[in-house]
Amino acid sequence: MSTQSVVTAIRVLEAVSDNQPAGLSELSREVDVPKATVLRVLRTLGELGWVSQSEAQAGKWVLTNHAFAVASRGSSGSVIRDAAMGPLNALQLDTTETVHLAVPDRGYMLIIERLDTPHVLRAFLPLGSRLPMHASSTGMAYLSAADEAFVEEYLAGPLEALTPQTVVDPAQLRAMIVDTRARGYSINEQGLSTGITSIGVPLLGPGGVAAGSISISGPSSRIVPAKYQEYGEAAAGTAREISRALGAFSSKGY
Amino acid sequence: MSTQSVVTAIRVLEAVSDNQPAGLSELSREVDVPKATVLRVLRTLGELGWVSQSEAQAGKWVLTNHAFAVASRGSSGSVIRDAAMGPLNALQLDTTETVHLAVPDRGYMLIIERLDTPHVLRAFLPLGSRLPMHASSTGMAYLSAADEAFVEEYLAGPLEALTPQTVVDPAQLRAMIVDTRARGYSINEQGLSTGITSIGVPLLGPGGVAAGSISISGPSSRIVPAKYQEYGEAAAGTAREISRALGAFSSKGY
DNA sequence: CTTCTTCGGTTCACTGGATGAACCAACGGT
DNA sequence: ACCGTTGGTTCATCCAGTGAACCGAAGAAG
Repeated sequence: MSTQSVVTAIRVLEAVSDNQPAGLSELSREVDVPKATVLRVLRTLGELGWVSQSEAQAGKWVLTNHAFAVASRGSSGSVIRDAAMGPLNALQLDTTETVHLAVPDRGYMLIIERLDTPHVLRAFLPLGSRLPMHASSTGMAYLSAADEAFVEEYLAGPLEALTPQTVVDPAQLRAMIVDTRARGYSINEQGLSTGITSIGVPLLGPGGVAAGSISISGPSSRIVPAKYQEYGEAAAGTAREISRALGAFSSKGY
Repeated sequence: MSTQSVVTAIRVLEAVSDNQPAGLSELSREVDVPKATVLRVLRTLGELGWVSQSEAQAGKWVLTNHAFAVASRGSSGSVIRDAAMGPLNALQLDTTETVHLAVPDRGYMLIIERLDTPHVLRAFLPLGSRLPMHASSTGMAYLSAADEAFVEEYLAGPLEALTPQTVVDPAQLRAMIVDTRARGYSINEQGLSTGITSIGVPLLGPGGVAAGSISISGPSSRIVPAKYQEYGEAAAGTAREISRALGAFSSKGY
């Protein structure tokens, strides 16, 4: 609409992020903007320290760590992260499975922290991954604590199926949310990725509003139904601890 | 120089990141650009999902998690982070002190990961902090593994003293780098922050080039000289493990 | 209550910065 | 030698970005 050069710049930045060592023509195609413009933007972003030419392959562009610095300094995730790391670490050691910390990002759950299991067979989600809410345990956990309006708006949008097991029916999802509330934790059986099961619990921030969620994930062969309750309760305890640190239960909400 | 609207946009973005809930006038002053322009940029960045109005305080702008998503997906830090988390976790448990993972960012060390000590008295550096290389153990460790040209260039620049104990004399720093190489780990006694001592070790990437560093930090009352060797060797072992995972020692460098 | 200042946000005429088609030279495959 | 690709450059056109001046509202000071 307006400031379209800024739009181009940001889109180029995101394109670089998504295609890592990205070539000029490649980016030009991706963003659908002439090479000349893309190159000029890249140079500008370069001067600002956000991108640079790859040392390994000349002509290829990569994100610098500076982008990470700016982003991590700002995002609301950092305060959650600080409150969560300790308890999360303990949870990982208790369960010996991979645990994730996720916060909402435009209808998706963004993985901002991950502690791995020592097992060789493990769930693997790179940091920065964005998961559809209806297809992840973190997402369903978040929805179970979010306000009704948000949930309805989300369910009204298009719901993609990532695996044959992904639930995309709004009515069914609503029922699952109710179950999650009653149970205290959400369960996702291969709805995100075949062979992976995970258990999620919401985190509450000041005033008790949903702020994010945590999850325990692993191969469906290890995370079997018989363990759901144990893991669910462990995660719920951890979440309560984190939420308290975030000020969810303080008297005035301040 | 060119694409100055992009420059403004990025500067506004960084200003928002630094001043967190930032007001319009405040940002306008900070970036030295008329309010109208700043507002237009903020709206554009808003449409792109990078910033949004704070819910708590109307009119105040904050970074969204989306920025974090883009940045963390891209930066070279992520591959290091993945390789480092496991060993780092073990190091934290062994030493019971706070451990940091840092990567270079324009002459500074950028803290991209932190695992806290359970102790109440602890070193505290928020994620995303940028530390001068000469004033931090991570920085000196990195310099000890960086190539000579980089070191000289860094030492030629202005070196700020953060505490009375900060070493800013290039000759002395050069000597400390040599010591670090011989010893295998760097030592920073209150050079970054009064009362904090830390031990650093460099990480090597493919081809054996310096890629980042790790450190053990804590109050100078706990991290006493008698512990230097123990901690230094523990950290060096961890670093070797991480460097190996990064492919530092693989035959061909590929 | 009246001032005075600051806030977030809006308006609009002007112009210089952004645009993109057309252009290189270089590389790799056939 | 041919072809298609790459990263990168040039430059005339024109519209998007700029910024001074403006507005109403909210505090603070008197």
